Amino acid sequence: MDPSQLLKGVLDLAVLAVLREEDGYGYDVLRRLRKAGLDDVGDASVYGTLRRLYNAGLLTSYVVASDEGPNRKYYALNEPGRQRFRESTDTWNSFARTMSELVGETR
Amino acid sequence: MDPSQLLKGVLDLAVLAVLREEDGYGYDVLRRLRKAGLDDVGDASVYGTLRRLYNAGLLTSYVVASDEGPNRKYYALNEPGRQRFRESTDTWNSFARTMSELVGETR
DNA sequence: GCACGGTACCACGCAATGCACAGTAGTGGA
DNA sequence: TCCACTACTGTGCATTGCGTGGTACCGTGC
Repeated sequence: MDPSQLLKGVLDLAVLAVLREEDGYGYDVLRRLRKAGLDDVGDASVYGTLRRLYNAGLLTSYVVASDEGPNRKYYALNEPGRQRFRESTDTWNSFARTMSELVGETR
Repeated sequence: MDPSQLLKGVLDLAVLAVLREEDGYGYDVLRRLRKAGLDDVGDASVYGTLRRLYNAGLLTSYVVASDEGPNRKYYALNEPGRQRFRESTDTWNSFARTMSELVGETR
């Protein structure tokens, strides 16, 4: 099974999850996701997802200068974003439970 | 979150899971998946997935006449299919655990 | 000074896949 | 006769993750 397909529709949730605790910029979100275990996430996927969530009105954004490189575009969850996070988490948990039962959970 | 996107790459596993226990034909697999909790699976998705798995050499197929309607095309797991099921299950479990930790498991 | 690697972001186009929709066809009941 | 249910197929679309390449800034080592 190609792990990249598993991310479909879940990367949104993953990004919201890491932003939920602390604002972050693209490159940072990428690192945090990989550290969390999503080793194969592509950078373009993360930037794309951030833009998508921003355009959907779930994130706010502000630019901060850095002395270690180019400017950083920070993203932060707003209220709709937090709500979406809660909803998506519920959807995910329910879906994951269904799938685990289907394949026969052996935990 | 659109639940349909969650199925991406997982429908294969779900179909393998229901066929693992008993051979089935498309319409039947569809009903079994919906009964298992995947309420929104489209019929075309299931037929398409069955064809894809068959073309990938993971399923065998045979036709059986029915007295309640048209002929039924049964599918069955073969050895590669069973192996794929085991691999995909591992991938899924690992992925699901990672995601659950990310969103903060509240079980 | 300059090449190089790490940081940071973006645009373009592709590929996979679930789905809607339409079509074909058999069976049986109102 | 019409309709609902069963059963399968084909076409085309939308979403979305990713590969690739490009821009640009910074510090280090030569």
